[in-house]
Amino acid sequence: MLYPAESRIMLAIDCCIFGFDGENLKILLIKRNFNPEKGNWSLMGGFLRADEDLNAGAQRILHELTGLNNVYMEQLYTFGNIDRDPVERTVSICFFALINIHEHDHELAKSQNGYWFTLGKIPPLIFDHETIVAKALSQIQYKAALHPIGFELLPERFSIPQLQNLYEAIYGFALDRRNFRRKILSTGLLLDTGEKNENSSTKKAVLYKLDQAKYEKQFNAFHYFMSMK
Amino acid sequence: MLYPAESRIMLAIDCCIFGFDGENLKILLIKRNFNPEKGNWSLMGGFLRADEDLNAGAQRILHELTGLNNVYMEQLYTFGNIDRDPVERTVSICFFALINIHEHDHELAKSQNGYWFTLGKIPPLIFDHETIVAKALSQIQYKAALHPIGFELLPERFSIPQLQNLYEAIYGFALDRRNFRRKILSTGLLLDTGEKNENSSTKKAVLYKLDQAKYEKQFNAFHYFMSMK
DNA sequence: TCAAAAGTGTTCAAGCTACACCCATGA
DNA sequence: TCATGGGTGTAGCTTGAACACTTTTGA
Repeated sequence: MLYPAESRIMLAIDCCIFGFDGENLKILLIKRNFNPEKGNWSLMGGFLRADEDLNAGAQRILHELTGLNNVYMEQLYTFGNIDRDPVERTVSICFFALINIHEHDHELAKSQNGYWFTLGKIPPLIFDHETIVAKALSQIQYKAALHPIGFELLPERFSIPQLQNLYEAIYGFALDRRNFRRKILSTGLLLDTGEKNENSSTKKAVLYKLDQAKYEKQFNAFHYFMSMK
Repeated sequence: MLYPAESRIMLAIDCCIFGFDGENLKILLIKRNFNPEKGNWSLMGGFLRADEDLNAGAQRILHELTGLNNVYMEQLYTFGNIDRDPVERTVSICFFALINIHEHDHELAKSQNGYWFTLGKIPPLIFDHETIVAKALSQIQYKAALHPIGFELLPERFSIPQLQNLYEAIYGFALDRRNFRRKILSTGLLLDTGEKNENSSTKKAVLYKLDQAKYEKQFNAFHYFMSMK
């Protein structure tokens, strides 16, 4: 038994891949060397295969461009307006990924025509991809305000000023150093590695790493309206 | 030009429809009188039509069961594991809707075999629908903790104790009356109608209504980690 | 020794928690 | 007049916001 045929629709997966270079929040886009819209910029994407789950498809597409596996990735939203793809109706299940920008396979990305763009300096994109990017950014801003996802964009060992730069890049405004530090340390998620950031040419900042156990346990913890017990 | 055929997949839309009867949070399920899984319980759903946007499809499906239009509804998540539907691979774009349980078309719901179940007393559901319901509930708990969505489940005029009952039903534990009232009133979202709840057989509670302008303006306002300017 | 970034403490205001008594209503 | 649920105020504590000076480092 099968369902009636008329409802079968093209299913795409698109990925908003974010990275942080220490100063700006960036997104990885590709210049298409294939049709449709050859020569124009788009998110990395592809069609869902018949034999793969949604997350597997998203990880595959991310891997094809970055060489990375086991990356932080979340389903963002499904876009499906009837005319969003002029070739044929295509519903796109969109994900966003947070990667350590220094760890991905630069050669691979280059071979796929992948380039990093700073948010706010993004070229025109095909289809509704600008809408998707806007939604992804707003989701990251939302989620990072409540949950410790920022660490996914940093190296394993990082300083508190690095983390603060990241937050400032995500939200686009400056934060108070003393309050930021107190807030972050009060979560208890950071472990002092005893090492210092040797790259600095001024005072070297202490490097921390995530307390993985606490991170996983506390990840979803959080409440606000709720604390009115 | 069209895309290659192999990626066309069945696309369903499923709706978690929530209501509140004054005491319990409830969900509207249907006893299927059609195949597959005839005689078993499921969410209300249907296939996406070639000529409708996703939201339109969701509103159509909601309308078919409740007779309602212009209901609060959000895209929840897209479920697409390859074996989630034994008939044929089907990706389901899921929505949740919050309705005023007293306003829907009871006859229509009945004619579609729709019945309300209290959360926690839900029968076994087909496919992965139990997962979907769990995700929807968790999303409502999450969102209601941060944004004023609870009002969507109440009549236009409602008392603060009614609202408190709703919150207690959503989270499953009791709240302090005085603190709850102060918190809710401090949002400035409520307007005193001057009327009282005539249904009560004890002291009649004052009825409020939403300040629509403020509601729309403040809906997305909210921050937590963020308030560390 | 200077410039640049890291690190540290305190004070004030606002908001949250906990908690007990009186009021209105209908039976 | 009693039982039920609605309505109110305060004190203590926690948390967030604002803010300035000292330390480390390499040029």
